[in-house]
Amino acid sequence: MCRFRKRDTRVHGTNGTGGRRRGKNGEAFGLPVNFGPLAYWVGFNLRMAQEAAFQAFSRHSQEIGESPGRFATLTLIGRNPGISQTELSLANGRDKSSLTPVVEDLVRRGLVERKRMDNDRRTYCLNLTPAGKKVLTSMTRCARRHERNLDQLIGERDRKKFVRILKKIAAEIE
Amino acid sequence: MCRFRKRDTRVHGTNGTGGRRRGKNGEAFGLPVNFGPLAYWVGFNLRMAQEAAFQAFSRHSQEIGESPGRFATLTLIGRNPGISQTELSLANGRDKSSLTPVVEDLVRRGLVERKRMDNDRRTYCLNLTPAGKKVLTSMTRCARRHERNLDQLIGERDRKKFVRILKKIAAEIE
DNA sequence: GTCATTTAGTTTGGTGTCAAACTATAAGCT
DNA sequence: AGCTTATAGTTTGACACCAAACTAAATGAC
Repeated sequence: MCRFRKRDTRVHGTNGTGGRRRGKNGEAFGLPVNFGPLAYWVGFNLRMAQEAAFQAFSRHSQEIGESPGRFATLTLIGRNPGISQTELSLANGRDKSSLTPVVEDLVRRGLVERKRMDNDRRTYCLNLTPAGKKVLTSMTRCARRHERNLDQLIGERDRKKFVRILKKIAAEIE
Repeated sequence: MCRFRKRDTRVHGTNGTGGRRRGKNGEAFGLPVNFGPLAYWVGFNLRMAQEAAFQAFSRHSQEIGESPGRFATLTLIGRNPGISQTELSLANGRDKSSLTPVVEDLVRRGLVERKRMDNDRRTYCLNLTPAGKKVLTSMTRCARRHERNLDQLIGERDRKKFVRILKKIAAEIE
């Protein structure tokens, strides 16, 4: 049974079955959450940071109505004209099947053009349209603001090393 | 049109419309993918690293048949007996609605017990059952192996700073 | 040439997630 | 007390993702 009551301000309680003290609004009170080993483990903190950065980017890029995932896709197409969907999905770290609806949408909206290769009718060639380039430019501006925020948080000095470690994890974990 | 052909070994080509050279198996060849600004931006690398670590953890924890998400949940309940679902979802960085099916499953499988609070019939109290504690112990062993891998990659020296930066991003990004 | 194998992309099915609407309890106000 | 507002958790609908099965095209072996 949970014996502890809200508003209980006693410091010691007969709390034999694991109740938690709470503030008057029910939020944690007196007992901050104990993260145990999660507090210093890389995996958990990686997830929390990624989630937070993702949310922040979403808020930023909302003004131009593009999701964060689309940004990497457009950038990669812009930087690698004629890239195939498989190459793209690999570079982007997503399964190729996830890319199908994304590319379809980008094509439908006139940001990307998709052609079959001359000599391999299975493969697509992806390229940005002029409209796609324009959208990418404005997204990039937006992303730069976001990155500047992160820079300020991390500090110019540590950033390089930080990114190097991230890359190492992405590349070398087995 | 995509003019470039497979097996084309010319170094210069009349490649006006953005084709890409390919190897005989269609994989990128000669032209490694250009990541543009993504190469050094924090957000993108954060995502790639997180994804890779997640996959690695999944492979590791497969042997005991628990998904990575469940691990943090069980740890947090174990470390905070009587925690409520809202506190838990907050600490775990997930929406409370995502927690409903997870907790249901853990209860159904006898790993977690869930009781209403005495004095607030809305709130649940979560606690590990003995079986839950046992599973958590074996998951923790498994996660420690995973963490040791990451440690080796990052190096004991940089790890502390690395985690500090991750925490900072999670906490302070606006 | 024919057949087996490989490859590029799509389809399908299942999972995990969020956000918004909802239910029930609780707290605050008069 | 009665009414309003806030809170804990669930439900629902949408979406992103993956993995496996699938289709069409290309390659390789014979």
